[in-house]
Amino acid sequence: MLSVDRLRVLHAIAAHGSLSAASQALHVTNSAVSQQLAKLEREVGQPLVERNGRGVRLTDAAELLVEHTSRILSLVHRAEADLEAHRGDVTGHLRLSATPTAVRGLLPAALPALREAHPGLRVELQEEEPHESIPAMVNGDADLAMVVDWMGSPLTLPQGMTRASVMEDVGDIALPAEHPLAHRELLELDEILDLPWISWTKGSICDDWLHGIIRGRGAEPTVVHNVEEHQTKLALVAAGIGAAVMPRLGRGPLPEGVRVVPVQPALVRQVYVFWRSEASRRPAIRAVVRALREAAGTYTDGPGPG
Amino acid sequence: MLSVDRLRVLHAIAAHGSLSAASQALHVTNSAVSQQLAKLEREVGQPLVERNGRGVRLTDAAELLVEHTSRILSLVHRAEADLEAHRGDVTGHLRLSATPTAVRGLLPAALPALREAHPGLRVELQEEEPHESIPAMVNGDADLAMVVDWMGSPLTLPQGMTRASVMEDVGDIALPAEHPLAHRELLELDEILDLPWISWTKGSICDDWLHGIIRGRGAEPTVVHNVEEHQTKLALVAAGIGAAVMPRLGRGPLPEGVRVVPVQPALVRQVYVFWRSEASRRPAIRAVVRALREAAGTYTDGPGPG
DNA sequence: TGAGCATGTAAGCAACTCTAATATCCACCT
DNA sequence: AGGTGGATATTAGAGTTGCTTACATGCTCA
Repeated sequence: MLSVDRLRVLHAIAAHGSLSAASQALHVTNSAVSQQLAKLEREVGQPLVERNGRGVRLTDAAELLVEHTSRILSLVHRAEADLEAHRGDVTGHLRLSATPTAVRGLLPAALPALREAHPGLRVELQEEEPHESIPAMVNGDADLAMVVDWMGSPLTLPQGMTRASVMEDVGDIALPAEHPLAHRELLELDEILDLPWISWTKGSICDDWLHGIIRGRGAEPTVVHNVEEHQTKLALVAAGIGAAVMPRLGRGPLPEGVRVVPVQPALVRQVYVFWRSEASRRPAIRAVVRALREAAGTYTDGPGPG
Repeated sequence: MLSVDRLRVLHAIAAHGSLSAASQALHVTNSAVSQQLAKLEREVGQPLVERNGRGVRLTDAAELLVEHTSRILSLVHRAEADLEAHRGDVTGHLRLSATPTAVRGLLPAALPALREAHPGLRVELQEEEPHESIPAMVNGDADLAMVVDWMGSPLTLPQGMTRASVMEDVGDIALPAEHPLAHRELLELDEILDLPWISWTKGSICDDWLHGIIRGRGAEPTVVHNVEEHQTKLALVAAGIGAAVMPRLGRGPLPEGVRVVPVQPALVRQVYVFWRSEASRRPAIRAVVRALREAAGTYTDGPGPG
């Protein structure tokens, strides 16, 4: 009988494209992967990889096996989830990969509530950008990911993932207090296209999105700075250097000299979580999703833009 | 991640009803099974068996796991079969469980042909009655079984098996040469209901079937002897002690003083093979089935009742 | 209450799988 | 051409796992 452990190694090689990438994903040395692969080849009596330049290429037989292995591993995960669901109580260890603003905005409320309700559950948090969360989920390095989707630039999730919405977040415009628009109740998007912008890190999806919004209105954005931290952005705005988009979620107190004003049409982003579909019945997943939604509820029930 | 090897142990316990039966089926000591089970229980964090008198009873959680494990193991077998099919050549090791008359009638032709056509294939033959073949197939101790079904008393195969017909065999009536009916060309079934019968071993499906046929005509069979070997039956017939049903398949030469006469309606039995459905694509299975059918073809093309 | 059968435990041994170090291979660059 | 970096392959040895043997425990039936 084929060893499922060895099949898992082959599966990782296929998923990551090379022995060394697979060995990293499996947290073993390349030697271990190479040996397991060689043993599997001996067992099935046919070659599974061909050396191809500096790397390897899977043979047809290997592709066949990988396809079956996906189904097998999926069933094993399903069995684990069903078992946990049968047990019913929320315990164990769940690895959460979450985007920074969502961490700041929701987890200070959600984590203590979870700790209170389910003392047996250990949530391990990894703060990551969405483009890091997705491979982490694929590789099995995380069990649940919380990401944001700016309107108009949706993330595409890999197959076999299930998503659930947590909340809608809205971005307002942060302006220097002395700016003529800073004391308006509501701005029109077309009014602010020509402002000098302080954007997110270059190449981040948030930066791309800002460009997309403004170009969609037929203008070219003037980005004067690209920074990562919200507090840095606010400091630059306070210094009168430019305007910035400020999500309400996880915003924190505003420094002197900065005002935020809503804009119309609203700059909406979706905060949502996703997990491997096989894990849908895990009570731990359900509990964390519920806690995040509750935290989102108390958040949006609270003060509006300030 | 759950270990599939351990799940297999649990599956065997469920299939055989006790740790010790499982250990026999898996060809390990009961200690090994006990240890693997204990480890699995630790891994899943819930009890899987409850001591119940001298044996054990599976918990709900265990039943759940066993259900998933069946699917998982089935997929693994499927993967192996597909892999062999992809390779295409007929090699390896196939365990055939076959009913004695079929062995005698078909395998002397089929095995040399297989050996000729596929030198890489090793067929391991186990001569068994159908009621032994079925559990052997379920336990995975055999890969292919050849059995017979007397008309009117069909075997019921376990789920997940695929069957293929090999041939129809016909039973004639063996009579002492001096018997008044012995020189007829054809007998009517109703003419022979009252003969003294030499039947198969008491309780065998063949014996049951003989009773069924005669009772179905409203008579009560007179069984004067129950024997296992065909040659013994023929010797008793030659001694004038009674009549016997003699299948044509694997009949061999008749002793002096015995004549066989066909009967109408014919006493038909189906010879067929079955295998686990996951193995349907195994070239080895296909090759053996083909060889058996060819052997059956040359057989029925040959001399009729003699 | 003891015989018989079944599960559970402990110690030792064999097999397996990993790591570390090293060798080999190949594309790409100069 | 020759060197370099990125990748796979090979070896020996260490650590872990899982099996067996032997014995202990628990339960039912007579």
